[in-house]
Amino acid sequence: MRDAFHADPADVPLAAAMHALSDPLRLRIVELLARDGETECSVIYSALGISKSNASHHFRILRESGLIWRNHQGRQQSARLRGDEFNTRFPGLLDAVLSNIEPGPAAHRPVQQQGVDRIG
Amino acid sequence: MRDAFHADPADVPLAAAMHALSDPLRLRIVELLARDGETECSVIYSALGISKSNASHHFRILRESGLIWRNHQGRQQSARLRGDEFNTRFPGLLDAVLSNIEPGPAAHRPVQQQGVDRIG
DNA sequence: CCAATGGTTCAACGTTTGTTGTACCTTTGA
DNA sequence: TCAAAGGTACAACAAACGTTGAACCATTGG
Repeated sequence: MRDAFHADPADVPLAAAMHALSDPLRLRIVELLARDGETECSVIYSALGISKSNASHHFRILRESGLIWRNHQGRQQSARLRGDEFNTRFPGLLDAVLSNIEPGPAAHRPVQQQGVDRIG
Repeated sequence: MRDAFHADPADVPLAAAMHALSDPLRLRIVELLARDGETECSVIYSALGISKSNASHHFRILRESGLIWRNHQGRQQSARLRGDEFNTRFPGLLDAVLSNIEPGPAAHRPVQQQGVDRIG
């Protein structure tokens, strides 16, 4: 599998970052990653009940806005929020968004706390 | 002129607010209003070099996301940021966005400071 | 080698978006 | 009363978006 393109958050315009965070599905992905940390992609799209190709599409947008990083071990892939880097580029933005996401249905793991600092 | 629809910020979903703030032109409008306070619409669209109908379109999106308020005195209209109300609905979001807008060309008035508290 | 698994890529689609121009409405000023 | 000014509403269009399904690629396990 070829290495996917990951944008450097430093190169991302604010409007592009806002757009990446303006879709309900992508907000849920970001919320999930913020809560659970690095997560397998299959877990995410089965938790959200969307097709693989649709998930792949949204993952790409999130990668291209510098919001997530994906690495693959074998045929499995996992995603994580690039909290620190995104926060360096847009101070306070991700925290503001995360703390304003209306909580989705039934967390799979106990909710601990919100915020970016925890994510690395 | 009929009264224009203004959304109650309390009714605006996060994704809609993010979308309203994901367009470069709308970001410049918000930036301008945050810097200069209440401003006549004609000033805004001539400052941005866009057509009246296009400006009207973007103003409507900003109204419908609870971001701006428009009032008309005579045949002139002016817009202002609904900073406090938007901030109540989405704490920290507008501040985070404003402090991350890359400064536009040549401010018409001296830049004082950024932030929402000042806007009322 | 073969089949199954986890994701990507592509074409296709319907919808939404941003932009322009024109017609229109309302208020002011002569 | 009439014309001009400030904005809105509408139709039109190209571009982008979200979604789906099918084909494809890479990796693992038998």
